Amino acid sequence: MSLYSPLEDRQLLAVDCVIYGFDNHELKLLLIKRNMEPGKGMWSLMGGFSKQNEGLYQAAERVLKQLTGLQNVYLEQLFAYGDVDRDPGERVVSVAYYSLIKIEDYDKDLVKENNAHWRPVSDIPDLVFDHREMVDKALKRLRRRARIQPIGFELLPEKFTMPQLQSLYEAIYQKDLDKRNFCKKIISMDLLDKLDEKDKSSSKKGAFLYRFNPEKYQELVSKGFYFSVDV
Amino acid sequence: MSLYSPLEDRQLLAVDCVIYGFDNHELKLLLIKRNMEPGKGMWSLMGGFSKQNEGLYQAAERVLKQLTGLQNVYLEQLFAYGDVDRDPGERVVSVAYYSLIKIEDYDKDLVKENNAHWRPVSDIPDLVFDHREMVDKALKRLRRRARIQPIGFELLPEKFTMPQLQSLYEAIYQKDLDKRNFCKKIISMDLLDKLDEKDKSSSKKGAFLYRFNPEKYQELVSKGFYFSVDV
DNA sequence: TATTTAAGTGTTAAAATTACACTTTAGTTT
DNA sequence: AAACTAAAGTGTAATTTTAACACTTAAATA
Repeated sequence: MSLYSPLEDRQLLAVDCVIYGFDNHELKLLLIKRNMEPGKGMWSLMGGFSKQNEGLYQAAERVLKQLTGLQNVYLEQLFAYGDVDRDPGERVVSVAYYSLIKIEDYDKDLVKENNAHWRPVSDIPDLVFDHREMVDKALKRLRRRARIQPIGFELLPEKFTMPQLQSLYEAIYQKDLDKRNFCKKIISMDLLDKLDEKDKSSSKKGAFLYRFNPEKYQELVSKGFYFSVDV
Repeated sequence: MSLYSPLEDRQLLAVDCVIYGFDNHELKLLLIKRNMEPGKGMWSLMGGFSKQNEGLYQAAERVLKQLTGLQNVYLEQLFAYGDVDRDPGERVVSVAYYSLIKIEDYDKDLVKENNAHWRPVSDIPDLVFDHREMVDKALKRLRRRARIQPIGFELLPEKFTMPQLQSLYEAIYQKDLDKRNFCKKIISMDLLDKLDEKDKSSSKKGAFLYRFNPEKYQELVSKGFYFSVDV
C-alpha cells in the first residue's frame, strides 16, 4: 500500500533521447521515422517509458542502447517536459536526455531495425509532439556546454586531428573560426596528447593526430582550471 | 483506456521548490521543518505531487504559491531526480524547480503555517532524501545564470541601490567585488533606469535608486547583446 | 562647525582576444 | 624529375577587456 497518494495521481513517465553525431562536416541527429502510433509516419526522437524499478538515467541509457547499441557514452539530462497536452495520446511526462556519440560506433543493424536516420541539425524535419522543442533546447545546451566543457571530444574518434576538432566547433556554432587562434587556444590548455601519427585521409601532407587526455583535464580542474574555447 | 502502457508503469511524480531570497546581506533558502512523515522533524524543500490534469510547471507554481502566496515570480526547472530509491517511502520521481523571490513579498502567515524558515545558503541543515543535491545544483545553476542573465533583479526590490546590487552579487558568489569596476560594468550595459530618489536606510548620504528596465534589455538582446557581470 | 560613514568616481597596467598571410609537406600531374 | 596542388602548420601586432587601485562628496549627527 502507498504511503502517499491515490492511484489516479500516478502518471506515465517517458524518456526521449536527442542523439548527436558528427560526420566531419555536419552535426547530425539520429531520428526515427515512426512506424507506430501515435504519430505514425512522422519523425521523432527515440524514446521509451520509464519503468518503476529503474532510475530515469537508466531508462535513458536503455533507450539509447536500444537504438544504437552504445553504452557508457556521454548522456545528460536535458529537461522534463510536462505540459498536460504535450502528447495527444494521453498525459505523459517526458524527460529528455541528450547524448554525444562517435558516429562510427553505433550499431547499424539496430538503427535500421528502428527505422532511424541521421539528419543534419540544419535540416530537421517536422517532429511529433514537442520533440522539436527538445531538439532546439538540446542544441542550445550543447552550444553552451561545448565552449566551457571538454565534451566535443565525445563526438570525435579517439584520435583526431586539429582541423577535425576545429571543424566540429564550426559545425556546432555555425561559424568559421581562425585556425591559428583556435589551435593556439586548444594547445595552450594542454589537454591533448599529440601523437606521432598522421591522418592522411583529407590531405596529401597529412595532419597530426591528437588524443584528449581526461587525466590531465581532471588534474587541471582540481587546480581551478576552466576549459574554454572562443567561438 | 490507455493507448500506451499498463498501470504498473505509472509513477508518482512530485515537484520540489528551491526558493531563494536575499535580505541585503545573505542569500537564503526557504526550508520546511517537516511535521509529516516521511522525514518528520527533518528539514526539506517545499514540495507536492504533480496532478494528472496539471502541467509540471503549473504544479511548481502551485507549490510555490502554497508556501509563499506568490505567483508570477521567477521559476525555472532545475532537474528531474529519478533514482529508484531516492525516496525511502516509495518510488517517486521529483522534478526540482528553483525560484527567485523578493524577500519582502512573501506571505508570512503561510510560511508560519507551513513551518518554513529562511536559512542562509552558507548554513543549510541536513535535508531529507536528495534535497541537498537539489540545493547544491540550484546554487550552481544560480551562479552560472546570474552572471550571464539579468535574473539577480528578481531577488531585489523593484527599486534598489548600486551597493545593494553589488552586495547581492557578492552574496551569490561569496566574493568581494570592486565597487568601481562593478558599477562601471553595470552602468555600461545601460539596462537600469537611474531614479531621482535616494535610499537613505544605509547611509547618511543616501544612495541613488535604480530600476531594471526589461524593455531596454529585450531591445538590446534583439540586437545581439549578451548580459554579463564579472565576478 | 567638526566628525563620521557610506556613496560615488577615473586612470593605468596587464591579460585576453582578434585580425591577419606566408611557408611547409607530400602526393599528383606533366 | 620538375612543377603543381591542396591542406596543414605557424607568429606577431593591434585592440579590447579586465583588474587593480585611493581619494572626494554628501549629509546626518555630535
